[in-house]
Parts: sequence; C-alpha cells; structure tokens
Amino acid sequence: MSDPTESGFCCPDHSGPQSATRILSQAQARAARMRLRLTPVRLRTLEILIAAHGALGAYDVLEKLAAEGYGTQPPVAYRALNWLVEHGFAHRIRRLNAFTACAHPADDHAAAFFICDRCDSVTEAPAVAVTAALTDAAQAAGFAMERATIEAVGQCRACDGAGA
Amino acid sequence: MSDPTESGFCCPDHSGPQSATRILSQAQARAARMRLRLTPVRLRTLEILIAAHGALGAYDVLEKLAAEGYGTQPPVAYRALNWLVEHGFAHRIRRLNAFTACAHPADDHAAAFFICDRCDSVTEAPAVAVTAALTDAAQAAGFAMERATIEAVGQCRACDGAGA
DNA sequence: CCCTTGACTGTTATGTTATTACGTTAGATA
DNA sequence: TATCTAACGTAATAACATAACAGTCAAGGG
Ligand SMILES: [Zn+2]
Ligand SMILES: [Zn+2]
Ligand SMILES: [Zn+2]
Ligand SMILES: [Zn+2]
Repeated sequence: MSDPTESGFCCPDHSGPQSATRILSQAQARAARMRLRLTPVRLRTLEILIAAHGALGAYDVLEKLAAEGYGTQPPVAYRALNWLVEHGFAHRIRRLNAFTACAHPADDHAAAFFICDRCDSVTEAPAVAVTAALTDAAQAAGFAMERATIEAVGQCRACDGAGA
Repeated sequence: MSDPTESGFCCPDHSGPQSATRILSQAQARAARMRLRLTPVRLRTLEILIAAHGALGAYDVLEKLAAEGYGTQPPVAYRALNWLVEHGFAHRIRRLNAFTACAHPADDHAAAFFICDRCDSVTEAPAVAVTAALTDAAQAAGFAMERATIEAVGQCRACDGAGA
C-alpha cells in the first residue's frame, strides 16, 4: 500500500515505464552531447537506479551488477555510481547512504530531495529558490559556496494522512 | 596555516575560549531549563566537540572518551552524540559522517553548514530563509516536511584566495 | 526499609558503508 | 604495431554504525 513502486504516487517524475524511458533517453542524449562515455556498467547501473524508484545503496546495486556478470567487488559499484553522480546522471542521498537516478538529466540543476520516513520514497525537486537563499547565507558568512546538499525528511503525499 | 584551530578564522562563532565557554554555559542553561540530564559522558562529549572546532567523527570522540576513563566501545560515543543531537546540543554533518557542537544551543533553530574543502572547518549559520524556501518547495510537491539537512561545500573565508 | 522500575553506562559481537592498492583489458594515438 | 590511458576487475582493509545483553544506581511505591 505504501510501496512507491506499486502506488505510482511516490513522485510525479518517476511514475512509470514511460518516464523511465524518458529519463534514460535524456541521459543518453546528455552523454552524447558532452562526449561522456556511458559504458555498459555505467549504463546498467543507471538503469538499475531508474528501475528502483527510491534510492539504492551501493551494495544493492553491486548485488544486481554481480548477478548480471559484472564485477563482484564494491569498487565496481562505487566507481559507476560516483561517475554517474559527478556527471549529473544520478544524485547521492547522504541521509540514506544511497544513490538515486536524476529525474532531469537533460539540464544542470540544483535539486532538493524529499525523503519519506514511512515508505522511503525519494522525490527530486527543483531547488533554485532554496539554492539562491543558501547562496545569500553563504555570502553573508564569507563562504565561497560550490555545491550543496539539501535533503528534507517528512511524509510524502501518499503517506501523509494515510498511515496515521 | 589553514588549520582552523590555530587561525581563529574558521568561523565567527567558534573563535576562542571565550566562545567555547559561552556555548557551554548556554548548553547547561538549556539542559536545566528543559530538565535534560547532561550526564558526565554527555557533558564531556559536548566539551570535546566544542574544543574540536571542526566536526569530529564518532571514533575520534570515542578515542578521547576512552583515554579519560569512559567506555571504550562505539556505542558509548554514538549514544552520547545521538543524545546531544536529539536534544539540540550538537549537529550531525552527514557529508563528513561527523558531529559538531551547536554554536547556539540557547534556542531552537534551523541551521545550514558550510564545509571548507581546504581546511575542513565547519561553520554553522542560521538558515531561516533557506528553510522557508525549502518549505515552499515541499508544499508545492505535496510533501509534509519535518526537518532538513542543509550542507554546502566550498571555501571558507580564510582559505578562499589564500591557498590558490 | 525493601523492592520494583527505568534511565544510564558498559561490553561483546556483528553489520554496513567505503576506500586503497594493484593487476588486467581494451580502445585511442602516433 | 608500439604505446598510452581510461576503464574494469579483484583482494584486502578501513571507517562508520547498530544489535543485544549485563551491571549500576537513583526515584518512588508498598
Ligand atoms: Zn537531478
Ligand atoms: Zn511515503
Ligand atoms: Zn545549532
Ligand atoms: Zn578553510
């Protein structure tokens, strides 16, 4: 009932196979445009993240990769995941020690993440205004900000009110 | 040269023994006011965090506690640290897997953290505006936000321009 | 006064997440 | 073809975190 992979309500951007295809093709277009090598392991890792909906731990990804004949050791997963994050195909969710596919790999963007503490769904949202406010705060503190992690915990639309 | 414990420039709020004392007495006042038991291990842990300036990992704290005759095993440090975080005496810095003393334990507050990637200093800043923007974004997404993690990486005032 | 209760501290053992180091492979370059 | 380099693979280990359980002690009711 509160499993986001079944409800389809976890987030508007990851709501079905149609969307998965869209994300993947945006990602491939981005890779081509930027001359980035989306190799088999990297591509497969990205597909796994997209299919997972919520965030996956590195060892979850590794397990799937290993089952498909890729390497069996942690660096295999961490290298692919870190590469995807560095190049804008995925995001790292620090509160969960996990990774999630970027919902909008077409363009560079500042994102915030909403993490449901009931169903563990993770929703990516544009965070232009939040980042602007944070940039102001940084300047006031004399800090040269480069990038930020913005994660919120609470209840997603599906779980709020439903569970209790 | 870029060691924040020596420069005194890492952040305006943690800039010396005077400030350490202020933070500690604010914390003790808070504990008294809220009837919270700031026991010896907890107090000592807080003092260690305050003295450290930047963020400390749980095992760094544990090492110091153990050297002073407290328990030697991870749960000793994690319990004290988690208690301090839960009750507003410290914050967890997820990007660093570390903990830092709250600079303003007198009042409840939304905070953002600026992490210097040169000297590893961590500065706590008020984040009312940032949190407001994030709350707006959450509402737009139909998400019932409870709390947030806001961490930025970049260069602190002391390191920016200095190093390179 | 004695017993129960619950918060706190401690230990052992284990689980989870992440990196270092190094050898091999395969495509690009000259 | 010889060389170079990014990518991939493995083994080993480091770093971070929790589960489960035992002993201590102060507060409160019989
Ligand atoms: Zn994204
Ligand atoms: Zn939910
Ligand atoms: Zn604080
Ligand atoms: Zn610095």
